[in-house]
Amino acid sequence: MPEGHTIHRLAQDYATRFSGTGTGTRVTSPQGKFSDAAALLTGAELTHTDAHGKHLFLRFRDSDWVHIHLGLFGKVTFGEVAPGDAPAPPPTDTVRLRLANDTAYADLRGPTTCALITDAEKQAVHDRLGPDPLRPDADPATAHARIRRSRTTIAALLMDQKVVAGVGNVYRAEVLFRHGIDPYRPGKDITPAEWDAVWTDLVALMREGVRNNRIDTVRPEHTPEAMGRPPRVDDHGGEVYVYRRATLPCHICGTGIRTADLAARNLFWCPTCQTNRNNDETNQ
DNA sequence: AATGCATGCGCAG
DNA sequence: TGCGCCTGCATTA
Repeated sequence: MPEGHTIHRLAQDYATRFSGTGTGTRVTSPQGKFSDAAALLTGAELTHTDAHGKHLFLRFRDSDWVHIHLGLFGKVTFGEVAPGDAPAPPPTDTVRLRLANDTAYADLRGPTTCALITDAEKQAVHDRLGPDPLRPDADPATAHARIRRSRTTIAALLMDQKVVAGVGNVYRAEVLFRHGIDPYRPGKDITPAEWDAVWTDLVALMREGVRNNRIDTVRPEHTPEAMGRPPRVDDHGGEVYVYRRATLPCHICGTGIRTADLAARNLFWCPTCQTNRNNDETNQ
């Protein structure tokens, strides 16, 4: 369930368990597709981790990077092994990559990318990604420069990793709702003030996402407790305004949340709270 | 048992 | 714009 917050959290979690231990890491690929690289890496120490948008990088030795992209359903599960305890359970045959040491193991399944790359190849990935709200070096002006000269809808631009890195379908829908922005507005009509507010909000929301390892976007006054409404009974965890709430009443105005296909993804929005301040024909 | 769906993305045309 | 790819899970029959 990966948007940027998941990946940054994984970078932290891999580092906590495997780097700075002074011991090598056992690297295997039970599923087989990463076996050759695993053989080259095993016994080496994990020296650094990095994340940019939805891309995760694990460094071994000085410059051997494992580049991981989870795609739509890739997943990492961690397990702890107490010293003197039973060893880590054998991985199932869908595990693309297992890291293991004396205290922990981590299993990666279903990624679209898991590859051994060089510093230069890693740099090439950074170069094709836009600013990531979760990276300290991120420059929101770079993103707005692209947005302001595009006729593409803001909903599509927010999902374009060359424009902003790390925003996925949930943060896209939720941040547009929180700022009352119609998802169909063209990028060129998004004002600098609006973009500033959206970016600042993404930084805060996604940082909280890393902290809690889930996406929560409702303001304190709209939580289930504050409103006396039942909490979300959905599988994915956090409290949200519109994501996957099609036909349900908007938490703020009661209007039925709408959904539509946009670039092969489900878009959700409140037609009342997110008013189109521009032309009305872009809205289907 | 089979089907459908998902917080993604790259590619062909 | 549509298709394929990676996997697990809930839902349907």
